[in-house]
Amino acid sequence: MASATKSPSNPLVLVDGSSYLFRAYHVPYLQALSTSYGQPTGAITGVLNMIKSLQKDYPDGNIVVVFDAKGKTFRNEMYAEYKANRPPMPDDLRTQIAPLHDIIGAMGLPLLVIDGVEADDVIGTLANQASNLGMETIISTGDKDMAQLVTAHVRLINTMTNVEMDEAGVLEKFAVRPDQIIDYLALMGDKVDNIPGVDKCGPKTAAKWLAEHGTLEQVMAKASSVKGKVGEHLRNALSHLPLSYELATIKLDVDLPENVQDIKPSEIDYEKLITLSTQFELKRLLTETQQKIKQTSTIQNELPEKHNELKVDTNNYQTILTQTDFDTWLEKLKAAELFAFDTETTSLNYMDAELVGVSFSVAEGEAAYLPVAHDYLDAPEQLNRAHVLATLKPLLENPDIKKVGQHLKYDKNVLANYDINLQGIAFDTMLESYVLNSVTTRHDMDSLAEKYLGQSTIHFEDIAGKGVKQVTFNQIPLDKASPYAAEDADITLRLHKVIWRKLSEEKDLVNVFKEIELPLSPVLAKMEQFGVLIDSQKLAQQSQDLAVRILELEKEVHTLAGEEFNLGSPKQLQEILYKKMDLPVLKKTPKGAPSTAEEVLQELAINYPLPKLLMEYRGLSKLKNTYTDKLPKMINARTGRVHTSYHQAITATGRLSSTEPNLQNIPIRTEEGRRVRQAFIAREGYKIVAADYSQIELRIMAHLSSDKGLLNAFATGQDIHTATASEVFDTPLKEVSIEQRRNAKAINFGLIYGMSAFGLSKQLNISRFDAQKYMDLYFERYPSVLTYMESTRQIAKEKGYVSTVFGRRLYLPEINASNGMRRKGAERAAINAPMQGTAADIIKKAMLAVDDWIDTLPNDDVRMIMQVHDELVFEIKEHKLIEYKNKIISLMEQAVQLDVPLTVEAGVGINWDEAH
DNA sequence: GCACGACCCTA
DNA sequence: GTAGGGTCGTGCT
Repeated sequence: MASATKSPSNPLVLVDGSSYLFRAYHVPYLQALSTSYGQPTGAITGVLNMIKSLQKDYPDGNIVVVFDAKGKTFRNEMYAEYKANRPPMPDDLRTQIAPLHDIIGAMGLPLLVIDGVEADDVIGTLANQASNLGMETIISTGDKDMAQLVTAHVRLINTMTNVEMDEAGVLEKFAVRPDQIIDYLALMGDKVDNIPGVDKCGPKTAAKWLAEHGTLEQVMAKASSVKGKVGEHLRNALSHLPLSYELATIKLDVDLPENVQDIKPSEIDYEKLITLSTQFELKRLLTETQQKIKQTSTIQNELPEKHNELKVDTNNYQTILTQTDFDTWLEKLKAAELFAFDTETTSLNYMDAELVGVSFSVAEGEAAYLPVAHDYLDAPEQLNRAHVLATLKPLLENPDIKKVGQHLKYDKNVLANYDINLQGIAFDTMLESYVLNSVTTRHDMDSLAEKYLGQSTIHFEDIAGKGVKQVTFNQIPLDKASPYAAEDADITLRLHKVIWRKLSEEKDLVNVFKEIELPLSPVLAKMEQFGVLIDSQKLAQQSQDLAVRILELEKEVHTLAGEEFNLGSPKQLQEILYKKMDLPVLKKTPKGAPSTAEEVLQELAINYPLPKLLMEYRGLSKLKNTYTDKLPKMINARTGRVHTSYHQAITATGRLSSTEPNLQNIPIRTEEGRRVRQAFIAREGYKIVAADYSQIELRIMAHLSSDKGLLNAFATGQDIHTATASEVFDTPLKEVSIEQRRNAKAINFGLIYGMSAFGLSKQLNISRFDAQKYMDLYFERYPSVLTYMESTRQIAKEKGYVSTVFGRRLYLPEINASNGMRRKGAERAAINAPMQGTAADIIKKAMLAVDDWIDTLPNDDVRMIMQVHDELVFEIKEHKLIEYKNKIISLMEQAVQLDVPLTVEAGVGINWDEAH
C-alpha cells in the first residue's frame, strides 16, 4: 500500500460513482448540507469533491464516471435473495442522483449508466478492455470487491482515504492475490449483499485456505479433510459456494455502447454548470465555473482578432442626457419587438414615489438610463421630466408596443400618478418566475439574476447605503445610478428570455401566466390606486376607549402580581406566572421556555384570575397597536384613503398577500374586533358590498375527489357540516346536535389542512383514539376523499409537485426529506395546496371577470376595493345597488365551471362590518 | 439598527 | 393540521 503516487501520463480513470455516492451520503458533515429550500446536496458535494480531487491528481487522465442503473440486475435473476436485505434507497439520497448526473454531464465527463448490470460490471469490462490494450487504468472506488480487477495495468485508488492499491497492495491488504479475490469473497460471503459464504469463515480463514490450496475449487475438493467446526461449516456450504462465486464475480464482458478507446470527454457546458450550481446552491462549483469562464474569455480576448470586443462588452450602457440621445433611443424602442422598462423613484411606496428616471433595454447588454430628477449637488443638467414623460406617454400607453419588466404593477402605479396609463405589458419577470416555481426562490430581481443567470447584480444598498444613512435615488450620483438602473433593464430582458424559455415548456403554466397572473396585475393596480375609505374619527375614538380599558387592566394585573412589569414582555410574564406565582407549566415554546400563549392562558384562567385579565389585555392592545392606532396613520393625504399593496408573488399556493396595511387580517371574530371593520366605509352616495364564496375549499375537495356523497351534499344545497355530521355520526339530518356539527366542522377543516388524528384530537380536545375513530368513519362515508388524499401524496412524492385544477404548480422540496417532521409537513402542504391554490385561481378569475364587467359600466358606479382570499369587497353606487350586487354574485359563481356549484353570499352595508 | 422569537390577527 | 403579515420585546452588533 502506498499513498497516491505520481500518475502515469494519461491513465484511464474509472470512477465508481455509486460507491462514492453511498459513502458521501453517510458522512456526517456532508449530511448537513442542503439548499435553502431543503433539497439535500451532501452526496452531490461529496462525489463532486472526489472527482475534483481525481482531476487534480490525474490532470491528463481520462475520467469516466460509472453509476448503477435503477432496477434489478442479472444477479437478481441468478439469485432472488441478492441484496434482499438492503433497505430501499433513502429518498433524500435518491433526489440527489439526477442532479449529480446532470452536473457530471455538464462537466463534460463521460457518464455510464447501464441497465441490468451494476457499476462494478461496467468498470470491470472497461478495465479488462483497457488492460488488454495495455492502457494504464486506475479504478477509483471504495469497494473492496474491485480488488479482483487489479492487474499489472490496473490499480485501485480509494479517493476518500487516498489509499492506492496495486497487485502487491492487494496481497498486503487481503493476504491473497487479486486473482484469488473472487474465491476469497465467495468463502466469506457478504452479509450486506446477502451472499451466503462459509459460516464463521472470515478474512483470516479464507486467506489461510487459499494460501494452502490456491483456489476455491481446490478448497472445496479438500473440504472433507478440514477439521473441527469450521470444516463442518465448509462442508455445509459446498452446495451454494459455486453460486456465491458467481455472484462475487464482476462481469468483464458487458455490452457497452462504446469501446474503451472511443470514450472521450465532451465540451464543458458552462451555462448548464452555472444553472445547476446556482439551482443546487453549490457555491464552490459556481465559483470555480465562473473563474474558468473568466479564464476562457481572457484567452479569447487575447486573440489578435478584436472584432467581437463590442459583443463581449456588457457595460455598453448609456446615460441619456441630451435630446439627441433621447431621440435615438425612442427610435430603438419603437423598432424593438419587445423592450425592457423600469422606473427609478424616491420611494418603495407607490403612492409616495416620485419619478427620478427611467431605463430601457432593447437587446442583451444594450441598455440606457434616462435620469430626469437627480438633484444632488453638482448634478448634471438632465432632460425635463414633464417633457420626457409627455414624449414617452404615447409609447407607454400603446398596447401594441410590447414591454417586459420586473414587477411592473409598481411602475404602472407610479406612472399613474403622472397621468400615464402603462399598457402593452406583455411579460413580467416576477410573475414568470412565480408561476414557474413559486417556492425555490424569492422573486425579486436580485434573487432571480442569481438563480437564473448566475449573476450578481448591483444591489440598491450598494449605491444608496442602508439603514438611516440610506439616500433616495434622486440623491445618487449618475456615475453610480446609471449602471444600476440600466442594469435593471438589461437584466430584466435577459431574465425574461431565460425564464420564458423554461415556462414555455409547460403549457399549463403558460396558461396560468397568460390567463390569470398577467391580466390580474393591472386589476390589482387599479384596486391599490383607488384605495379604501377609512373613518379615522371612529378609529381615534376606539383607540381612546381601548387605552382607558388597557390601563385599568394593567393596574389590576400589577396588583395581582404584586409588582409592576411589562405585560407585553413574554419573558417578564414567564417570571411572574411560573416563578413568582408558581402556576403549572402546561406547554413550552419551541425553544423550551414555558409558553404564555393564548391556549395556555385559557387553561390557566379556569383556576387563576390573572391569566384571564391578561388575555383581555393582549386582545385589546393588539387591537389598538395594530389596527385602531395604525390604520388612520396609513391614510394618504392626497386621496384621503388607505392604499394597500397586494403582493402577487409571495405565497406558495397562489394566494395574494397584502401589506402596508395588511387588509387581509382585519378582525372579525370578536365584537370589539368587528368595530374596526365599522371604520371601513364608502364614499357619499355609495355603499359597501362584501361578497364571499361559501365553503369554497370544501367544494373544491368535492370536485377534486369526485366523491359522490360530498358532490351530492353540495348539489342539493345542504349545510355541509351538518351533512357531514349526519353521515359520520349516523344521525338523521334533522337530529344533528350542535356538538356533532361542531365536530364535523373540525373534521372538514382538518381535511383541508392535511390533518392527522393527532391534530384533530388536539383541536377537539378528545383522545387520539377517538379522533382516529372519527376520521375512519369519515373516510368510510366519503371513500373517494381518502383515495384522493392518498393519490395526492403519491403524486407529490413522484413528481415533487402538486397542481391546482387550472394547472398552477406547487413544488414541495421536502416531500421526500429524511427528516420525518419535515416530510410530514410537506405532505400536509401537498394535501392543502391544490385546494387553497384552486380557490386562489378561482377568485382571481372572478376578479378578472368582474373587472371586465366594471369596464363596461358608463359611470364610476362600481369599484372593487379589496380582496380577502375568498371575499371581494366593493363600493357601489346606491341607485343600482341590488342589481349590481346580483350581477357580481353571478359573475363570481360562474367564474369557473366545476363539478360542484359555487355559491356566493353577498351583503350590503354602510360599512364593512354591516355588509357581512 | 437589525434579526429573531413569541404572539396574534385573517382565510 | 394549511397559507399569510404586523407588533413587540430581546439580544446582538
